[in-house]
Amino acid sequence: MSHRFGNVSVNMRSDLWLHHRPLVVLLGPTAVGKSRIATHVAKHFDTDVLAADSRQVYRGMDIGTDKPTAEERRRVPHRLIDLVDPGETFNAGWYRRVALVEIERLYSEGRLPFIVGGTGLYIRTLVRGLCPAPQADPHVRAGLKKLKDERGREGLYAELMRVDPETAARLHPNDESKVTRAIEVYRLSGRPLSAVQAEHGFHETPFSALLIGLERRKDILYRRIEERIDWQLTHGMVEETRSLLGQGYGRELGSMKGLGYRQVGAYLAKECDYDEMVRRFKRDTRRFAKRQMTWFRSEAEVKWLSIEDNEPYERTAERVIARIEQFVSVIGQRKQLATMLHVS
RNA sequence: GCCGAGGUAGCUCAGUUGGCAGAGCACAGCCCUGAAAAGGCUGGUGUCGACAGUUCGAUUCUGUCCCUCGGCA
Repeated sequence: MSHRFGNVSVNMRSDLWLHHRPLVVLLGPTAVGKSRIATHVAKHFDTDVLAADSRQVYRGMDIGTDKPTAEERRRVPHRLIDLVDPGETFNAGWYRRVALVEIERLYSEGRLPFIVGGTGLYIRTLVRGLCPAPQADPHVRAGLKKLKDERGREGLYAELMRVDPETAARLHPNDESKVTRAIEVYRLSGRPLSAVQAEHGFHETPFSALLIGLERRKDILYRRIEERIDWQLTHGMVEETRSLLGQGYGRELGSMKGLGYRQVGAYLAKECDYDEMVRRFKRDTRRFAKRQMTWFRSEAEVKWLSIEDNEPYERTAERVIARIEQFVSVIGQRKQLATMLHVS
């Protein structure tokens, strides 16, 4: 596989990686077809798939998160999957930390880090960094929950206006989770989140990143979403949810609020009938895909590849590979030029 | 053919004692720095079935017609 990196020699690779830190990201909305294409691409570059997926990190949530199959994992190692139990907390900060370890490992092996996923924030923490605010703290959150219960959203928002008027101005009073987080940062660090963010500004560029976005016509994507959900429901989605609930993972957990588990959970609690559950599952997933596209469109540097409806996934994979080879080649030429200048 | 009921937003329907047409759902647009498959914000010109009449003014009242769904033939 070493000869695949354009005109970059094997000997240079490790050195090249360390200097230029190339990072390839394959992103796109749910059900666009990332996983299958990614396995193909990763195989080609003899590298691993590093997932950027906030749901596949949970052990035991397999069908509902559309995890890669055993066969796919045998062909290509998939990392950043199955990291925690559904009852444990996981967030963007944790993701970044563990992802960086995997990325460094690949560099040390002279391989190309290849991120694949649809969690926009997680991808951003790699490509542009994360501001050095303190981690989430359960005690502080419990205190803020109490404040909210006693004085409502207005009370919570009033507290934010007191400690961080700038962030308050940016957030809607109803956006409880973000209001809570902003107050939490202030309580833990003594500094308003707005100040920490202003310093950071998402300006870190730790990697030479290539972002490739996969997109499809909206009606086709929506059809694929529905087909996938039908498949999940006939392949154990309900049983998987029942089993998780049976293990004590309640519906209030963040992990259980994910798509599918939330709707099936409501069905199992007899809050709606089966057909209504399916309807909500599909609807909410469509809405999610739409939000993902809104997020990704604002990532200016994404190179979009539009997938035709009847395009075989091998063909798409080839197009992705071509993009990556071009990217690696450009970096290689830059490196060679730098070496020449240095020598002469 | 006759007798009912109905035709208002993509869908289901409400409503206007005649005065700029409104809900739910669906959908669309957007925001996002440790919950991100989460959380939050915003969005309604639609020949009120068609034509005519009454009226200052008709989606609303009257008439005729068309269409849909029941029932009877």
